[in-house]
Amino acid sequence: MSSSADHGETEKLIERVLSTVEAIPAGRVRTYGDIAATLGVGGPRQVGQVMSSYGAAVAWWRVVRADGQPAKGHEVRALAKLRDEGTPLRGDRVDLRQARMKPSVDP
DNA sequence: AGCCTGACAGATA
DNA sequence: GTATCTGCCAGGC
Repeated sequence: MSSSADHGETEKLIERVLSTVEAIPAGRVRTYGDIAATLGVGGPRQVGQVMSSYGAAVAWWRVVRADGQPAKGHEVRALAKLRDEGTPLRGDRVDLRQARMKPSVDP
């Protein structure tokens, strides 16, 4: 199944990304690349694209870049939330040493 | 059809 | 430690 006429593929990805973000517990974060790798689709940019359009429905502040810095244009807002949830921060960056959630094995 | 942009990542200087 | 370039993937013009 699924050959041409795939009109639900993108929507599926959106729900998958949002679901993964929702699975992140407070005080913990995941990077765009890790989420993309866990989903096994596209890349970190696709995750960011979904977040930019539908991320408002989930805890977008728990998704940060590989260097621990929150999304561009949302650093302040994200840091406020992360700090409020007790996320281990290191200046204006997240301490991925502790906050980074390990990828779940599922395949 | 081609070109640019983007809530990214990794490598190099 | 920061600054810059290239690479990857998809969408918009």
